[in-house]
Amino acid sequence: MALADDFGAKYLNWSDTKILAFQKALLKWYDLEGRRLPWRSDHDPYHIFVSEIMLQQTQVQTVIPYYQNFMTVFPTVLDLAEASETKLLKAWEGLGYYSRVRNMQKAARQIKNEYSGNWPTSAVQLQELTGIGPYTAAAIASIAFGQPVAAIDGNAFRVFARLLKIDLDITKRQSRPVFQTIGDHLISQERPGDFNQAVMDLGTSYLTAKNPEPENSPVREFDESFADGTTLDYPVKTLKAKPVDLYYYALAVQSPAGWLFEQRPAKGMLARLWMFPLIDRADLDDSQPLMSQVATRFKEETGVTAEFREVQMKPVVHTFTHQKWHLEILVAELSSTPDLSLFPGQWLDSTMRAESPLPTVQLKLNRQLFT
DNA sequence: CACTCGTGGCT
DNA sequence: TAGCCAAGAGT
Repeated sequence: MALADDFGAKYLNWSDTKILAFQKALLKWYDLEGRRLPWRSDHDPYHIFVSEIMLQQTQVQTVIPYYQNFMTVFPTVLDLAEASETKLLKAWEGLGYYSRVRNMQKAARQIKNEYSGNWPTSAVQLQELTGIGPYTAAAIASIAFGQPVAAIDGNAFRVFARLLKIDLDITKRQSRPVFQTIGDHLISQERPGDFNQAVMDLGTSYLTAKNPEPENSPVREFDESFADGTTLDYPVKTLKAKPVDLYYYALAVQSPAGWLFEQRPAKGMLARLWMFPLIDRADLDDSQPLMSQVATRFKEETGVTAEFREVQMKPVVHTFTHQKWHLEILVAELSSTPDLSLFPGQWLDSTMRAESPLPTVQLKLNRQLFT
């Protein structure tokens, strides 16, 4: 059967017989060599959901311990819906892209309130839930509910681009429907979830981005870029911008009650996580004494009077996707504990610090100061 | 649509 | 090392 979509047909002209043979080869390999992973032990939609959100832009070996802990702390979707923000963010601490976990709770509350705790089973309905996009909706629908819809993630883009020599730039939004159409035509009707996971396992084994081994792939006979030695020409993607350098003072202020931490704003980087207050060095005037400018700005923000001094250590450097932070620590010690009613922050002792969700960059600062 | 949003591993 | 990459989604 030819592809109804003309654009997909340009790249996929396999016969039904060939498609079935491809599915058979891929699934045979998956049954023998597929990875055993914690979230593959059953088809519980909540398990699939949590693992898929964690796996967004994140490697499997990073996710495994977070997944295990998350299932202990929030065993069911109702536990997730009812969790406190602190406990929720703490379970995600260090995993990055923190909006994922807040969106996950919104979705859990939608399941609870709009679906009476029962998961919708179609990809279209699943994609209505906050934080669930086309990939994750397809993954849950196929793995948990057996719906034959292709889950197009980075692996699927790379695998299909190489197998079929698809020269579309996968970073362009217009390319997704083409890959979706092709994946939907290739997917096994009998085992759609296993098919999707097999494509991903293939993309992390023989058809990796770097150092692929297409000659050892279980579907090498179906691999059109391997046939002419152009594997590394696919997929086509445009380059990312490099992170911008930003220079901050990180203010480490100690009172008898503990160290001063600021809860970051609800939007933007590291939203609602706790950090030392930062001062952008670009906002300071180099021709004036820096420490007195820092004290003035700190007083304006917090209402607290403090005298800062530099500490002899290398700046803490931390790279995000779009920013590279260079943090120089300034220390101040207070003999009493000022009130913080004007400032979204708290004095945290070591116990409270351990309970508060901190981004990795703050954990680096902690290591400098508290060890 | 282009941009934002983290982190760790690898070369 | 600096850059690239990894089971994306929201705006």
